Amino acid sequence: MHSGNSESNQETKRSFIEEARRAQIVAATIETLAEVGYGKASMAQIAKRAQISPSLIAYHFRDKDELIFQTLFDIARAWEGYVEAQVAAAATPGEQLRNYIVANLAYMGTRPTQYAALIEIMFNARTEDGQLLYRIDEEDTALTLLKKVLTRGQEAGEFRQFDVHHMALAIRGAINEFFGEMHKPGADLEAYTAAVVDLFTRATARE
Amino acid sequence: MHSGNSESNQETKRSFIEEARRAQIVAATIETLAEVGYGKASMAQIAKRAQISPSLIAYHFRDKDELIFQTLFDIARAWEGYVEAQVAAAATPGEQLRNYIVANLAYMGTRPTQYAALIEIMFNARTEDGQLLYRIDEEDTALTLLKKVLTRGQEAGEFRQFDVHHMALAIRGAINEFFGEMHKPGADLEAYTAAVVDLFTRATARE
Amino acid sequence: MHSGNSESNQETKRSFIEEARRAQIVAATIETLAEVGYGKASMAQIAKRAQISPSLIAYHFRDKDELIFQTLFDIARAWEGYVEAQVAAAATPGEQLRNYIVANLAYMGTRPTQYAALIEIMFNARTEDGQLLYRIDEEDTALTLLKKVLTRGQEAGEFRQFDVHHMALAIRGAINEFFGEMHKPGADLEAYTAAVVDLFTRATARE
Amino acid sequence: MHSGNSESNQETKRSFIEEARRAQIVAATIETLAEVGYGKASMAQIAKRAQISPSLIAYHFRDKDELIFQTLFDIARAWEGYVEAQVAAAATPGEQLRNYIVANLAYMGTRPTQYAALIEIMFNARTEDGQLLYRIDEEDTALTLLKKVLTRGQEAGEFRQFDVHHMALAIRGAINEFFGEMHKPGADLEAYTAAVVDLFTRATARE
DNA sequence: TATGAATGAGCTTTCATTCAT
DNA sequence: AATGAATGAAAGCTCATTCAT
Repeated sequence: MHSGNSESNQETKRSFIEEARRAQIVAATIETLAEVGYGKASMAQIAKRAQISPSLIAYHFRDKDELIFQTLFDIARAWEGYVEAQVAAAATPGEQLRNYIVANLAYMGTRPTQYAALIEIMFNARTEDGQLLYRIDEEDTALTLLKKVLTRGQEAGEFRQFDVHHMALAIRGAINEFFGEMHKPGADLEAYTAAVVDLFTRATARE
Repeated sequence: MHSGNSESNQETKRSFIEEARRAQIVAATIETLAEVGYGKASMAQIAKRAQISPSLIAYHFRDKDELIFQTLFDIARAWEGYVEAQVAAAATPGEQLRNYIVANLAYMGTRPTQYAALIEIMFNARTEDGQLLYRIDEEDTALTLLKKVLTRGQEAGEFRQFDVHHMALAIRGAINEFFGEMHKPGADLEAYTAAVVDLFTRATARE
Repeated sequence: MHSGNSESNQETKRSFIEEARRAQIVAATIETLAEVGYGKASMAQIAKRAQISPSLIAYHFRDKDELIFQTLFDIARAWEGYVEAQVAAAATPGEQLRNYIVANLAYMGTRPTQYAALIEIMFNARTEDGQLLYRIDEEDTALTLLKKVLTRGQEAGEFRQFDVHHMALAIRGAINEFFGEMHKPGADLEAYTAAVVDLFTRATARE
Repeated sequence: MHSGNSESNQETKRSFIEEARRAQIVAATIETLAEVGYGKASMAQIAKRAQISPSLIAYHFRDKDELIFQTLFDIARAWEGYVEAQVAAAATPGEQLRNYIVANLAYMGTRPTQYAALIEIMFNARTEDGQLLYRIDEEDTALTLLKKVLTRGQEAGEFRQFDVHHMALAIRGAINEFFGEMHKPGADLEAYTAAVVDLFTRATARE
């Protein structure tokens, strides 16, 4: 993976048609990743789903790394936008925590394809030095947001004292774990959401 | 992936030297998976790490699928063996839950290479019909064990009433989430372990 | 071997340049088969003779089976076209039989490379279930044509009564047998042609 | 293929057990060739059918070429022995010709596996300089025998004058052609034998 | 802007053969 | 006499990428 951010590094403004093509290709990439997995998501497969020639991808993206990175970036932005809006709609930290969990799981249930593509990239794409993305020492926006909610709750005296970073990780883990479960017969997203909300409400409650 | 279990399907007894080679190759596979990831873990890469010829792998394993499956099998068996022993050493459900969490995170900290290889296989290997392993509708031994502990705790009146399956998933998620974190500077396994134990002790406590 | 007919199965029209390349590759395949035999006629060998990269063959043909089938198809079509024209040029069944034999042997003498390639494919290529091509229960065009000539000769009273299928097989056998002979020093195509024509003229003559 | 004759070139007498093993391996080779064809008749496949280790073949035969040559030699010798005996049993050249045809086709019908193996070797095995076996300028015993019969028939005034070599080739071609036919449903070996005998009786008859 | 043509690197797998036991 | 262990070469095939049009 190249390290640059495709938004900040771009040298020239992109035309409307160029942006449209890029978006189309990113959409096809998401679809392909979810369908066949990272290992078999070849340029040819992506191009087939976008109904374009493989070399058109090469024309719009420097290389496969840039395409993958752009895809990751687009998915993450949309995701975070949704979650942030839901959290912002709540008044108290307790309600914000609830909304955070609900929003994440709802989004997972609504956009399983995007989530699957995200997983594929996170667990496979590597930086040039072989470093996996999920191991990079940079906190994603969504975790930062969650930590803010927890800190605010503690400051407001609504939550007990606990290590905010660790609690945030545990919440995220509980949310993410449901992705594998979701595809199994009998899985119940709403019940799981309720269970997780209840669980962390108890775990964060003032004693 | 072939569906067979390498233990039950084997047609002939394997010689001592054969078993030693297989173990060596599996070890090299784990190392390779952790180092370069599933996509680049080619026979050639594995052979290089084992310091043997690539065709010797073909000699000892029918195909790459068998090698990957054997690797998964070996990792899972060792893992489960350790966790089960730790849980069995505890008396009450509460202590068993604590030991389960502690054992899992301790093992993760002690054998990060094995854990990384496990992740690589789980998130990339697919059955012949393209199904991902972690989505297969079969519960792994470790989750089953955790659910037993939780159920016993409820029956003993030590835990409150909650959906056992969902609570188990959340616990597993909280544990697994630490794997990415672990590699970042400043990560504190013991503190996270304590936090998770505390968290789920509160979440499962009788009201 | 795939079962499909490369003419009828093609999904898209092929460009001029594509057709030219395919023809070039088929020509190189014929050359290679004649020179080194089916077993050693690898993609690399064929590519070397076509002076292109081996992967260009993969670009123009789905797999080796398609290439071999196309080669067989092209050879057979050219062959049959020539023989049919020569037979059609004769008036009586007797002359048609003579022309059939003459045309076949003349073609063999003129295009020994194509004939050799045909032999290599017929005696080596197999369908997916392992069936050899020359054992498949389908009569080739050339044998059907010969049987028509013989039947017409009997109906016209020019030939005696005999089993048409068996007589046709014997004629074909006599023709084909010369291929091995042809390469030996002292072989005389014209004399053999005359001998075979004479032989079967006598064998089919009204008593 | 090495050029030497394994009988004349042998450096040491072979023990009884050695001969038995060689015969067993040759038998397995015939079976394998008939079943899977020359291209897939690997040492491993042959060894599997002989129920021995592949390296035992290497122990008894210098290399694959020697094995193939020995197999060809054994098949040819058995074949020729049978045909010669049948021809010797006839009194007149006419009866000898009939017996030659009958014996060949009968043997083909009785030992289709041996015949298939013979075909596989003849059309695939090559000398070191790439020369195909059936193109080598050496007449096989069976053709020589046939030519003797024909010559004797002409000398005895029983056959008309014709080119003996060419007539012999035509007869052989007619016989060999039936091998492909034989495997098709409805094939009638006896009827074909009668047809060929009749055909060449007429073709060789004094005018 | 878009594509088809072309390539080299790398993949898994098969194979004849060698060697120590 | 017989075998299992091991290897290098070569096979067919996939892929990201480049280039001329």
